[in-house]
Amino acid sequence: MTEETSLEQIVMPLLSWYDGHARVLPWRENTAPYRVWVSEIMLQQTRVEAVKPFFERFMKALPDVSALAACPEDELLKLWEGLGYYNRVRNMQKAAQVIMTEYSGEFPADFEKLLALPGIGSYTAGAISSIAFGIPMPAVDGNVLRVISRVKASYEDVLKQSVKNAMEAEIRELIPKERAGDFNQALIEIGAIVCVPNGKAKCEECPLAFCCRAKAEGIVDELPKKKAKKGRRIEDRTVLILKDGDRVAIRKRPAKGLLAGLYELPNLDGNLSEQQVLEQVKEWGLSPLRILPLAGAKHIFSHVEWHMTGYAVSLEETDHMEDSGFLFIETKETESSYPIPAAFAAYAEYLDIALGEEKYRKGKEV
DNA sequence: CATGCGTGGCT
DNA sequence: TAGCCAAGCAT
Repeated sequence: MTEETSLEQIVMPLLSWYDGHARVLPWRENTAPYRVWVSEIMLQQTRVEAVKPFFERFMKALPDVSALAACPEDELLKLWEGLGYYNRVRNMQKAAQVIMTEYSGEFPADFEKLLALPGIGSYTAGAISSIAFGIPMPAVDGNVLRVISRVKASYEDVLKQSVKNAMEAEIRELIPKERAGDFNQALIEIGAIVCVPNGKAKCEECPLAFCCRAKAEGIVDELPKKKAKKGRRIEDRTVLILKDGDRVAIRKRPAKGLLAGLYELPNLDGNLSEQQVLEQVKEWGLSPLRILPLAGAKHIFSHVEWHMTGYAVSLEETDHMEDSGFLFIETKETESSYPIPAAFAAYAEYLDIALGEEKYRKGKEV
């Protein structure tokens, strides 16, 4: 049986390294709880470079908890459009409303109270607690799991909750009372820029190399161990650009499930033929004039893959088009004001397609 | 504990 | 190209 690595020895080297290597990031300008919170939610499962522009724009539009709590849903989702995992921002607004009503608009400086807010789990509660309030609680994310697994040469599956719980308990005992936030961020930072995955760890510049068992044993690239994910299911869909002059049909998605509350182009289950599409359009009470098949497209979500086929259909203008259940919106307004997920990007390209005008001669008469 | 929930960059 | 993955949380 091999000995347990004492993690005590990583604390001082880690802090010293962080003092000289912490990246300059927009959300590190100051550690106001609201800023820490917004950045931590955005960073969940999302790359730092992707977050930067979203963070700046979000803070400008909604500078405090009060503004977030009161923001109309469509505006809120528009600010998040392109970041993905949209429940993050919906939960964030719910939490903002709780903070307004239960805590007079001030973040509670209390790990358990933070943990109880919608969208805040143990990692985020630890991050806000330590970074914004100096509370010595751990913030164990994927970076930390990787770094510590390597230092300890542990082959335990880091995706298991039990393994994460054990690591949180272990790290909790290490946190220096005076620098809780810096310690947590240093551990994350090491994982983000030195102890990186995919066979590219920069051990030669790592302040923990002196005590890293994975490095000593030459197994850095084997860790952390993660159980293989399940494959994605494939769904065939048919996406439609339904055009009435300069307006295009969109609709709001249901409040729960995939892309909840966002707007979408009309779309149907299966890869349908022109005839099937025309029948469906008529069933919606609309009158198709011309139809044009569009290039196929694929969109990959985390757990499902859409294999799409598309058609542009021009419609005769009638006075009961809204009976179809769709909104008919000017294409310019569609792009500026309605949150439409990236899944539809390949077909949103065709929003301004002209089918009805003679000069284009596009599409088949129906 | 397993699964649902986005997106875009990199290999 | 297809797969992997990046500062998780809710159910």
